[in-house]
Amino acid sequence: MSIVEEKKAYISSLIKIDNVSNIEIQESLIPPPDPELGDFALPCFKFAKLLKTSPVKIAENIVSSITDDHTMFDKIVAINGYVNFKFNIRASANRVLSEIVTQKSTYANSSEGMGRTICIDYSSINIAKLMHIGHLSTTVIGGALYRIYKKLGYNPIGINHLGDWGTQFGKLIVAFKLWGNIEKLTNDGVSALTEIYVKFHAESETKPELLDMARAAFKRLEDGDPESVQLFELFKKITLDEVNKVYDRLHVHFDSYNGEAFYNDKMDVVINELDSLNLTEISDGAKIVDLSKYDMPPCLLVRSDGATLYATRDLAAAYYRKRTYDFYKCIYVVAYQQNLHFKQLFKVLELAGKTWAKDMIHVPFGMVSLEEGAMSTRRGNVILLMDVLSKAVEKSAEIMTVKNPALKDKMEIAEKIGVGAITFFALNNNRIKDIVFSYDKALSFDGETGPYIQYTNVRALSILRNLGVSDDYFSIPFTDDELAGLDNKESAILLSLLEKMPDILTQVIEKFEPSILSRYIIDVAKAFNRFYLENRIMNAETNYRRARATLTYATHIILEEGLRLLGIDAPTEM
RNA sequence: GAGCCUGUAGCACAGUGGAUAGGGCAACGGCCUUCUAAGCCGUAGGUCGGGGGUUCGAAUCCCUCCAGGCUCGCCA
Repeated sequence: MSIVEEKKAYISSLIKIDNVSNIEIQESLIPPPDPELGDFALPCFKFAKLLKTSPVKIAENIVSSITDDHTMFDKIVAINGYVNFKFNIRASANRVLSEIVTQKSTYANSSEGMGRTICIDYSSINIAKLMHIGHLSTTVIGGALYRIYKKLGYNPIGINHLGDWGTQFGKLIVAFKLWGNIEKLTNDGVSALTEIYVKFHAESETKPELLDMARAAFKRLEDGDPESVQLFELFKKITLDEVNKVYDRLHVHFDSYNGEAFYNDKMDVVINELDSLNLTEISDGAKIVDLSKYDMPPCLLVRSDGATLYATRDLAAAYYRKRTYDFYKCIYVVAYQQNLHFKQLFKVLELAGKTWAKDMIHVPFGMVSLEEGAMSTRRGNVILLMDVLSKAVEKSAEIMTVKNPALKDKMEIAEKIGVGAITFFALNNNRIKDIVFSYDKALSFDGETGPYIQYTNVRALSILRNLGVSDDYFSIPFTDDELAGLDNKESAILLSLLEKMPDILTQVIEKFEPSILSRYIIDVAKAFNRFYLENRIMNAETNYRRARATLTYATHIILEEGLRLLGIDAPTEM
């Protein structure tokens, strides 16, 4: 049980309302609009009808009925039908600070996920294409969920479901044989592939026979022709080498790169099973699962020309993942354009009698477009992820030259700040919102941004460095005399935020929404900056110094761990 | 046409039943001889898309209309 949950349970244990359960009271507790009012409030309006008493009177009765000795509370007061509970900061400070300072980065760890495997399908890039800003959301959302699941004791499996199948690879093979060469491919990587791919499309406008050649080439690849397979493997290796550089910079990790090609020989068994369950039928020459009963268009499994489709491979992948990992949940971090696809997919699994269909979850996110419209590789208006990262790093290096010219290892720090700014930019809003990408917004380092959090952490670290104390300096409990150093509004707000970390992580997992964490660490950073401005720490009165330094240390731990979970490095200087 | 999503300050967003709707950017005015000013404080800015309903109480729930986005059988 987290500290916040314990506090709620304690409050509810003090209150007795006829015909109202303790659980109901706990769930009714809300944060008051102003922290000065208290930590928790109980609105009494909903009990009025039941008790045939006015809310104001009920609140007053609750307050007078509480026989607590008030060691835990500063005050319990009834105001306008609310009962406000304000915990004594001296009582909770020792508790929170000691948990954080002793557990350090393992604070808010949990074992709730023990023995539970979570498959997370994210990023899922196409072979022979470079990553652009459209890939940013899925990659960093998936990465954040992966780390948070791990922190909560789950066993996450990161899956990059590669787009490595389809006639486009026939086109690439033909194009490469006509215009490509190994040296250029080795030197230029994926952009050399893009170049010949674009050329193929241009040429095929006037020479339609190229398309027949591409189909034939893809057929040879399917049939396992050694030369074709070798070329394809080369394209794949070049693509992965290049995207892995981006993944390293973003700190995302995959346990499996099994993509479409991997499931090529695993679809027949699925189709046969659906056939034998009488779920399939032939419609216009294609094999479908009719879903009209569920107000959905049919799920297409086999095209009229015998080729399989996206849904077929996803079904095979779902079967394979359940068999291989026996997942507790299988999560797809895929753009909302595919809402219907996943709804159909999960329904087909349910119809096939898979009880685990309910554990399949689509986590959709919004589109990225440019100010001039939708991105299109063919029209050439794409913004490559590598370029965005490079520009961000460049800008943070420039800022450092002005603000902190004496800094050593400038480029190393600039990498952490620049990439962190981009990651935070992608994680800070509710994932369902569309994003119109602009360099101006992505490269903003002021206000609620990644660099702001990093900067706040650097401030805290700087104080701790200047103090020059060892770990046992932060030993707890503090005496009342020392805790008086935290007897101010800024400390109280900061402390109450720090104890919320475990509950925040639970919310992120419940809603598959990393922005809850990013907004939380913004709040922590903001609260620390106020505390820092209003209260001397190093030069505090001697009896105040240790408690304030410990609060600073605890804040640093939360900020650094919060950033790590989001996939953002925390530099020690900037 | 149908289904889903979005609509909150000039801009981009938090807030999904509770007290006076909040932070950021931009604007304006302050704060560096003391712990890193990528910071802090203040001012200004709101018919929470419109209308109706439910409720002691609605940005939040229901209905309806409007605007934008996505999707709707052989792409993924």
